[in-house]
Amino acid sequence: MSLDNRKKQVLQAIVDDYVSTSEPVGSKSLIERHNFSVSSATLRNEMAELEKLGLIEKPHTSAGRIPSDKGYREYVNSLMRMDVLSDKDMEEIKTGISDSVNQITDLIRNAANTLSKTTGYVSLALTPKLTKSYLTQLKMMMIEPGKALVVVVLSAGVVKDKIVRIPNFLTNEQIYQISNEVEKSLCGKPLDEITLITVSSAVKDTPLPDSLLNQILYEAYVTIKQADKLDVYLEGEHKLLALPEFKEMNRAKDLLGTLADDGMVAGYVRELSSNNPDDKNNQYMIRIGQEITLEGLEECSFITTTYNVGDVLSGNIGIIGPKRMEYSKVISQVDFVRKTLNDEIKKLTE
Amino acid sequence: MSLDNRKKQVLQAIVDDYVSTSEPVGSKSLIERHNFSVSSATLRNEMAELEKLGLIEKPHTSAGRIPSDKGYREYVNSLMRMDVLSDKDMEEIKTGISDSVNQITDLIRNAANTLSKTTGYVSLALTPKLTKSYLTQLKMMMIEPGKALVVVVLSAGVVKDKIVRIPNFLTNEQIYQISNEVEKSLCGKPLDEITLITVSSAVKDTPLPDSLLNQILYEAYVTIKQADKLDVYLEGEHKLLALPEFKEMNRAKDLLGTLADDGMVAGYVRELSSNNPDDKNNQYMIRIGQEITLEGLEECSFITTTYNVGDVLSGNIGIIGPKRMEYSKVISQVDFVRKTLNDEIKKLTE
DNA sequence: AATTGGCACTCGAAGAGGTAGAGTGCTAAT
DNA sequence: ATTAGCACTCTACCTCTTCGAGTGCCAATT
Repeated sequence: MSLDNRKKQVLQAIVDDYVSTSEPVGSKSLIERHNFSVSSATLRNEMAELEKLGLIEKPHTSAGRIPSDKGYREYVNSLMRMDVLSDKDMEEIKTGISDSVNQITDLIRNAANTLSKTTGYVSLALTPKLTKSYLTQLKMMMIEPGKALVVVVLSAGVVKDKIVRIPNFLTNEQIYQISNEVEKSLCGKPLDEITLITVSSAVKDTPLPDSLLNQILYEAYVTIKQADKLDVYLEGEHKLLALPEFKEMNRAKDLLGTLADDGMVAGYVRELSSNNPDDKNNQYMIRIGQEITLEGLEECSFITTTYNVGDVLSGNIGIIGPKRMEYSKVISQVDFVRKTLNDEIKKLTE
Repeated sequence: MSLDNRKKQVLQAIVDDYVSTSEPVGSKSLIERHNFSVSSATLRNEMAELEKLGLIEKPHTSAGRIPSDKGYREYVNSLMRMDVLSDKDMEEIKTGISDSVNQITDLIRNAANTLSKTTGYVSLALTPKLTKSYLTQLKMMMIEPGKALVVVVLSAGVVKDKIVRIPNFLTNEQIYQISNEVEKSLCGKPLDEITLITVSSAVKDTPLPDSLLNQILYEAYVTIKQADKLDVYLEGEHKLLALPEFKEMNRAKDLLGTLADDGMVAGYVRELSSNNPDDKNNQYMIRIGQEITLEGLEECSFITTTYNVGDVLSGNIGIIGPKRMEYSKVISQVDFVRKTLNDEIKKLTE
């Protein structure tokens, strides 16, 4: 799409005005606010052409224009200029993320929290998918006769535990031995290569009958696999209710209904990021309006990005806001949150 | 408050009608729906007296009556008759709660989930406060030089872990030794009796300089204390948007804004349950309308109850719905969820 | 004394007009 | 190519009216 210079200016002005007022913008008010050196009639002609190109549209015959999804897309791709965050914003984000942190998940949660606070929109963060991380330790210990604790430590510094039932008569030593053998043979294996069969074959020369052993190993296996579950942090849903686009209750209901299923939203974002055309430079990803295939989010945009944990793992973080949003500002905020999060994770894990 | 028989019937009929229609109920429609053997004029007189008693009120002069908070209270305390859950409901709750469970927290989350689904309202569940539980195991193990994993096991079957930094030169054996000593001296102590001083005094005769030791012990202490944090599960907020009482966006916004701070809601419920006059028989607790001191919840009611983990620990579970709700039905649902949850927790932990 | 029929009155919900204002597209002039 | 001018179009908002469900009170009845 290549527009002549003035058309670009007009489109940009329309998007800017509409974003700040949420009212359709007409030729006259466009003249008033921006200093175009042409008359409103000329702008009307330009606007008619922009409409023909599908970049803007009228809610009804005698109303001003609003950007279409395509218009926003054009704006985002080639019109907007990047925002520079204020020192205050940066400070706020930094302190927000590093506030009372014990584990990586605290950082991620804090990042989501901060992002929702500074943007005023819904924030979304996914913990990294751990299939690529490898097992570094696996310990089983007796808690009381018949119960044992399995602790799994992964390369990313992630720890998962589970209390499992074991046959009553097993001794501490036996458990210890089994645990050692399993650990020895699985250590260093990526999570997605560990199957029930790999676990079982780890223990060949134990004096225990197979049936018992299998029970224990199954539990160990489940514990390992449990580590693979992603957590989702979704915050600030209620903030969307304040926006004029959701003043009709039904829209708001649909929107919040969809967002309530955080697993679904997470799945969508993860899919986006896995086959993502935008993200060549490991930058942000943007989806606008109808580009989003979730129900009730037709008036929204996603801005998401990727953060890293160690060398191989990555998670997603970003926001869901109205498509009528200050893209440049929000993008810089998301970007800065990502940088800060990356730094803090590095600090915490090394 | 002692009402004559007919007044009771009238109040009950008004509550029932208003709950099902959400429209103010007038004398005429009251006659139509229920078979009172008096005329509408008589009912009008009765209603005027009920209004004088503060049990019902008019939204405006020429409208029907709606129950006041006091009216609902009277209804709940002495008018309503208990509901019997259908087999289908019970089945649904049972399978909902015991679905794919690994830990106690899974049960609690499932219970919250199920409760929101069957009631159609917001559900709330708090994990038990663990201050009364005692430490059963504490293990520290080296992950790599400079990093150790601390695992704390509590009596309730709760496990918490944390990766901590340790001085680089510490050996596996040293860590093991410290961990053993701390464990030996803290084992069996309730969480709220463990302070930084108790932790420190546990290790007297180690050949390590105090400053190092203190660092490690501090981390152990933090890990233990971290176990004391409550988790909150709050689900189904968006369902309230469908109710007529929240069709005005501002109310809905206030409501969801308050509910977004789940820590605050949790604190409120916990306080309720700790100095709770209702709960003599360890039954449910009900708060109606203005009795609730949280902003934006004036049109809501809480119905909460207590579930048990082991002998000493207890958590809370319940719902937040409109005060115009089918109390009898919802109470039985909450009660059945509590019973089922108790059973399942017992099954899981013994 | 309690109940009832009747009646005047009240108030909100809902629909019907009417107007103002911000927009548009088109045409003819520059 | 641009612009001034004009007729036209729609919505948002206001007012007015009507309708109906409801009330309170009074006088008659049981």
